[in-house]
Amino acid sequence: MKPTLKMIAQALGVHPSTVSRALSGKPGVSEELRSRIIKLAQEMGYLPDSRARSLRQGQTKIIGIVIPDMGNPFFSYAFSAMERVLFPLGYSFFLCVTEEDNEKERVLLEKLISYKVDGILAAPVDRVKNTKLYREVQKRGIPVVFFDRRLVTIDTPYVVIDNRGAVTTLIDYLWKKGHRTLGVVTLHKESYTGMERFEAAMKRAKELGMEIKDEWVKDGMSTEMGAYRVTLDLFKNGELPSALFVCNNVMALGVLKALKELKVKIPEDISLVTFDDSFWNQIFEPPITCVAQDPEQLGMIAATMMLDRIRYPEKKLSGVVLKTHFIERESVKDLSGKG
Amino acid sequence: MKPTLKMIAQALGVHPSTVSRALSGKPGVSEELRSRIIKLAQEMGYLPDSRARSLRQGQTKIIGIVIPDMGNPFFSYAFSAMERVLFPLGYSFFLCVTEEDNEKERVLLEKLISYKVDGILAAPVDRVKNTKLYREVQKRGIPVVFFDRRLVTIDTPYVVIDNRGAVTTLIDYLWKKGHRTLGVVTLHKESYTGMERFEAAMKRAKELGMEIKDEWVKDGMSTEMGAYRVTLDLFKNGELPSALFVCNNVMALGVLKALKELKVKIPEDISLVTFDDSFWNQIFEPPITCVAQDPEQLGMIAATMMLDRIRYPEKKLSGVVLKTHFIERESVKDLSGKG
DNA sequence: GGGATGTACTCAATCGTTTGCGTCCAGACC
DNA sequence: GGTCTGGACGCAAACGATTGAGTACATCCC
Repeated sequence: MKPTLKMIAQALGVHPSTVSRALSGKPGVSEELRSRIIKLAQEMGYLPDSRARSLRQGQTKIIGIVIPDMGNPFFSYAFSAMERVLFPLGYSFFLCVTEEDNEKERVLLEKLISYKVDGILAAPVDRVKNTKLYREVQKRGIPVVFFDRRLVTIDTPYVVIDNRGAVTTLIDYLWKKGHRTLGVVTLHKESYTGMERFEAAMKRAKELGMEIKDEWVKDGMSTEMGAYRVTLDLFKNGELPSALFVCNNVMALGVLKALKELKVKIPEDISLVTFDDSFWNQIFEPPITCVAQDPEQLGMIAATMMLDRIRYPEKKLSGVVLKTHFIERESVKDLSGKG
Repeated sequence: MKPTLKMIAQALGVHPSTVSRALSGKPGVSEELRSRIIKLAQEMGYLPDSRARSLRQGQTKIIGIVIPDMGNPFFSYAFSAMERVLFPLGYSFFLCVTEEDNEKERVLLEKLISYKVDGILAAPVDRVKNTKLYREVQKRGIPVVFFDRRLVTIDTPYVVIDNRGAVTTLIDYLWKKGHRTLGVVTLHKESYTGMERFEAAMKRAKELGMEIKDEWVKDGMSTEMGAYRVTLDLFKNGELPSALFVCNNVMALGVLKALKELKVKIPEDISLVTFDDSFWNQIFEPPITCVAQDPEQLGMIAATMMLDRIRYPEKKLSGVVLKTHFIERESVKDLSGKG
């Protein structure tokens, strides 16, 4: 039924430890017996119990992945890249979706501790809130690498993108095109990325003298539907900005849907720039100007750093900041008159 | 460092078994001692070792999820729905991405066996190939529920959609609109959904007398890029069908990108219908006519069936086939002359 | 023949829980 | 006082693997 070492051992009249050594290629077993053991194990469909093995060996070959949202292809791609690095080395994955909920993140991390994962790759919900929790994880000797988002209070390797630089590029571009008023559809402001992108936009706009009225700043909740709703809201007001900055890819979909329903034309009636370049950005009419980041690169680097952390726990690793690239398309109207 | 039952027990001068009973709310511990134990466990940050516990108790509270592709939001949403059902009951998730690779599926399933998951929710790669493997899983007492795709050779509960019905609806619609020639961008033909959708299209077209030339049938490999490439290919030929049926949502993106680059107008130059309704279908210009399935419903039902299987292993469960609904939008030109 | 060397294998502890059973002791009852 | 009951706790055996230490035996060399 569920073959164990002991069963194989009994069948051959040897000791379980011999079977173990035979199957894991360790010395101390005659070649003749070894091959008989291997053959029988095959026939019986023996697969070792990873729990028992890891209990003894002290490593599970499981990596915990903590992401805020499953619906965002950004995280899917990041995960795929991690998997591409770690799977060939024998790792499996515990997937934890926090849904931007600090409490759920706590429960999930406690599970990861309970199951004794070998490492945690996390895009944490809040930029500070679960500090104690992540410290606890580290105290238990589980390496943590942050990706996309990080806890600013925790000293552990991370790989994020240059959110501020990217946003500054976008705002400067809008400014150059003659835009003097701006609306923003934000992510959860408590998240690292949400905060960085929003603050950078506010800061740069202020420096340039570009106006961002409070009622033009809308919390899109990082989702299609959230962005859709607040965009409809935005257009209920009389006065409107000349351009809109949408803080991620899935919210862009929501905004586009709302604009379509409202029969607002891009870029004639309003200009649009977004963070992230998803496949749909280029096929939408007009194609959307944006700053692109590469989730696969992000995931690959994060996974590699994790391996390093596992293999050389003592080695100090610094954080990595990836540059984005700006992609000019056709969603911004030129108001500068120099066009 | 990593508090165990034994450490708590020693600190209080009691036996580990008493601590275990105290913490898991079992009788046989005085209230006074129990509260002291709980307090100390809290302070020490004790979290039980799930491996050891499950080794003893015979259940891991882990569910294995097997999906072919991470990049497809369909599976993301299905997973989210499953999570919504199972997480509150204390389950965690092992995520396995097969990438349409039978061999990888084998490795992954063996891991799931090794880690002794309590159940497996799978959208298998091939409709027959890993039959032996899935049987092996079942023989080991691990319940399996198929979703979206199934192994036709295995008798276990499944929840799929009515692919044939949906495709027939689409083809009939095209026929009614006067289309007499059709191209198809297919999924992996060996997968359950790939086979069902393709065969249904061929069958219905034949019944109606609609022409599908071999060179109009292109394998899109279930991905954006695959569909993008074969669409470019398609248009290298002289003769073209009047309509195109794209077998899933992400391939639709690839097709749209190719058509855009080729400056082929929809529906003027070619008509388009797709399987799946993703967010972008409605905001694209023109919005895309399609058959929609609800991945969340699919995931929810599959997860619920899994719970049933776990709780009542003897109970016979039958398969579930979900109906799709047809959404008429503006991507099909009316050639019927009846306007 | 005796001592050294090495090979092939067994023994038993261990990882951290859970849990059936045994023991001890206090209190109740006749 | 003796017996019975039951609560509170300890003991030890599991679960299924791994692994250091120990044993038995053949071989080799002088």
